[in-house]
Amino acid sequence: MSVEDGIDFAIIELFFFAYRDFTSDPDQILADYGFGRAHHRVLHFVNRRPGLTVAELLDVLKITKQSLARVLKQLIDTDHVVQLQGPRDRRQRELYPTAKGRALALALARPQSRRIHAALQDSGTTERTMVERFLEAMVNPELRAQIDVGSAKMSGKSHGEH
Amino acid sequence: MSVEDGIDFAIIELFFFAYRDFTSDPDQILADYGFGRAHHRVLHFVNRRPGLTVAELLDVLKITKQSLARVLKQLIDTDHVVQLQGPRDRRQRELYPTAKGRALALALARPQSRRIHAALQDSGTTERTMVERFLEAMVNPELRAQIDVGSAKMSGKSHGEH
DNA sequence: AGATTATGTCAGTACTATTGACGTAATTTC
DNA sequence: GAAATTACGTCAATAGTACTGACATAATCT
Repeated sequence: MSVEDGIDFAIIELFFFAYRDFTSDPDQILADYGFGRAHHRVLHFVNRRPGLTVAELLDVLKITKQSLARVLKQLIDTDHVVQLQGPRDRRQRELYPTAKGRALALALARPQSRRIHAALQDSGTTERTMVERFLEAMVNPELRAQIDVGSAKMSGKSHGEH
Repeated sequence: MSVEDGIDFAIIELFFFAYRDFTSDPDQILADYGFGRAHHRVLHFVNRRPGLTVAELLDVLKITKQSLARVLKQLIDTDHVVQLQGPRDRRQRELYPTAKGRALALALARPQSRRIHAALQDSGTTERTMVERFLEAMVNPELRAQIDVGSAKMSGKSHGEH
């Protein structure tokens, strides 16, 4: 069962290797832009949840605003992201991807999606669902609300297309 | 299907959240020792593959020796890891965990294992196998040899107990 | 003997993250 | 309407992890 001392070393190790290789694909592309992983994460979430505010982004990424500042500034300066004043609360800055930003987000996601697809290629819907369920169950319960797994949960949130 | 533009954003995002929370448990413990994630990874592999050489460790972690140096030195100075001159090749340094090192490695692995167990608790052997297969398939094919999934592949390697 | 290998180390740099402090504008509260 | 709070931005200092390049030493191989 590959369990020693009651510890599941096998999956611990697999998770490490899997995530490392999973992130290596976009890393190569990012290097061409002088960007790092932090830029990727910001761009990903801005693209996924267009119109989210700075505070919401900080909450999702679980980093400080000082950490976000540099990265977000670079994405704005390079015309990948734009900030719009919040309509309800003018203190807020709603973040949106530009066409250029969407294109980069897509380019970064493509190899990752290909890798996932390849890993699931011989599997049916069952395995895909199981993997999704497993990954979701690995997330801290309090934070599961942050996740938009599919269109079902999406509708509950207020930041849709805009 | 939560797939837009043919991109599997759902699993991409789940993988990010899952890995973030997965690493957060040991991070808290490591902070008490003044260690970081790099120390965890080194200690993990030294504990898992006692007697591995510096070169093998570098190959598994995919980092440079300069990056390893600081971390490994600290683990040796704090009596978590010992180096023994290689028996066949005296240039090599075989790395072994001390009792203290094994204890820490175990303490770090415990919450991760608990999390995995909880995520799989309602599942049978099938789901566990599927998750393992998925994670393994996410790893670059060339690198799968590095992984000891279970006792089956373990026996093929030369570094067992010592 | 000379080349190669395994490891260690010094120096400089980059990226991502942190804490703490302060400023400004907008909203909320009393 | 004045005061407190909130959302965001920014400056400064620090830490952890990684990189490239260069050089040194000892051991092994050719």
